[in-house]
Amino acid sequence: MAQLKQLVAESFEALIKEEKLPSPQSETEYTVTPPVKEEFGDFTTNAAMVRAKDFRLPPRKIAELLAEKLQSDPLIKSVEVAGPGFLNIKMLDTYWHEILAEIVENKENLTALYTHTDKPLKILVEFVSANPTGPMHFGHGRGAVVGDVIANLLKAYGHDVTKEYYINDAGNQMENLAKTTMVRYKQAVEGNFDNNECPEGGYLGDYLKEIAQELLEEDGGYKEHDLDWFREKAKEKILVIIKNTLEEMGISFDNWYSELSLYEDGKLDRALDELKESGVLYEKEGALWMNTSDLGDEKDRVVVKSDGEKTYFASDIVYHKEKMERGFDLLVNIWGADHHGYINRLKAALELVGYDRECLKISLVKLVNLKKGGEALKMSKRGDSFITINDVMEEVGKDAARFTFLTRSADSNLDFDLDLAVSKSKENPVYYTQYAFARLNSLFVKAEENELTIPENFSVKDLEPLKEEEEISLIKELNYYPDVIKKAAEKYEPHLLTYYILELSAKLHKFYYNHKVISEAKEVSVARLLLLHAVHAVLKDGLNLLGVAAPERM
RNA sequence: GCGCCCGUAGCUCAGCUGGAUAGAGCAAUUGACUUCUAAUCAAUAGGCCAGAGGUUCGAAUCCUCUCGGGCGUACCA
Repeated sequence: MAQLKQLVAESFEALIKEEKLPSPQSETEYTVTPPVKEEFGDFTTNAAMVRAKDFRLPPRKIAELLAEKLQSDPLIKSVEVAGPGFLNIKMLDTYWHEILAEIVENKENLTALYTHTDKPLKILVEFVSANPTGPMHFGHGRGAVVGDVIANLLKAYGHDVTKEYYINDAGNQMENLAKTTMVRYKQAVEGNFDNNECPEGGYLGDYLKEIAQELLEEDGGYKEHDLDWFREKAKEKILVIIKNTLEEMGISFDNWYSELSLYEDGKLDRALDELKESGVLYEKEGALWMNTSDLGDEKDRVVVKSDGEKTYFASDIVYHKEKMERGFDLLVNIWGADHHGYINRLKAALELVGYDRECLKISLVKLVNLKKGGEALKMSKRGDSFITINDVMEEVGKDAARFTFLTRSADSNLDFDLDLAVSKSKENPVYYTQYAFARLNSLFVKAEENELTIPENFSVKDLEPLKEEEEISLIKELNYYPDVIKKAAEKYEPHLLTYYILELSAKLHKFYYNHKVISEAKEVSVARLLLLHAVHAVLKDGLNLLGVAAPERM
């Protein structure tokens, strides 16, 4: 596309030089893109319309001049003026063969096609960071998958990416967790779990009962323990549960960062003291505040409460400062949309501790309403029953669950009906794509049985037999891949890749239905195999980035 | 009250840095397997893009207002 744009630009210059066009009054930007409908051609440009004012000429007049000029390019088959002044450009098959050849050459390492290396950044992607007070609920699952794929995309695009989970293991909630665990531990002796004995704000889910029982067994009978012991034990065991869940979802982290560790080595106090000295923090009514309201926040925020207790915000300031000190150029946080009110204060804080607020990119993921047969299900850890992500994974499977999250833009609300997801599982789009992949594998095996393989050294000439509509259409689709990765990575929108993968799968299925590979003349078979190997490679690469399995058979 | 996000086919959603007749999947109707995997393909039907103004050659897309839904607005975490 860049190449085409260059060509259009040159045509403009030539026309001006030949005095067929007057000198432009201005330079309006135009686009060269694939057209909305394939029958319009291979590329379309709005140049003539957009630049009508530049030349003070009617769009169609400019379009006709441009068309004539472009016609003479050796790779262009035809140029048509359409509608209000669009130029529809059709390329010769050779153009597409050359593009395919490049993809086939790189099929073992597609990253070469889309990795940009001019300015790789050191990026920290922090996501999930669910409190260690209970198993992850389904809403966390969406953020987890989206964060994971954003990290994959950024890495694929060429950045140096670290994935981190921030463990909120300090503060009041952990106190409640410890107290509840202690009660449950005592109750486990009798096996009678009365919720009324639990503290207010306690965690009533079954998981703590199970954990209490485990602790009792490990102790070999009831023993006295203090609250600290329960806090540590509960956290430890819940983190194991969380890690297992993440593993089941195919998610791993490079780093687990404990909030408590900020407290333990005095980092937090030291940092706060420094900020106080430098005048970033101020005292008022016995509390310590940060002046965030000058920097886009609605009001100033309390960092240390009048009772001396530090707020969650305090550790967040220091945590993010510390992230920057570790040498990252960009911090990407994936948050649930319910935290959006927190964005401005954290960006302000980052600025106040001396960094550019643009170093922090916060990507919001809307919460999920889990339903069963149209009825909403509870997802609060404090309630006595809630659906964990494991429950859902068991029912719908990892690939389907991931794919479901990834076929929606993160900022739209998502109703996830369990009954629907399960009943439709055979028709889930994920199988559509996986089936396309499996079909290719199976075909390659069959081809080999017929002694048909792709040549070690091939040339563009080997691709010449490719001229069917479905073949060229597949090549065009393959050609978009690097752009899709770029766009998805730059916009932090994984669903763009998902939709692309589905589109490519559709084109593959269509080709597969309409054309044979093995029974054709040898040159045709080989050319098609080369094409299909490219499709295979892109599907595999894309599914891999999405963290969805690419099965050899189905 | 104020702030942010969302409102597109019966359902679930794409499309939003303005472009041609608004797309896909599911559900509905119909057709295609003695053929490299029918978990597929093809066709039909389905829409005042929540509503009203505005900007322009051109608006689902940008601006303003209204109405619906979600979320946020703590010396909570």
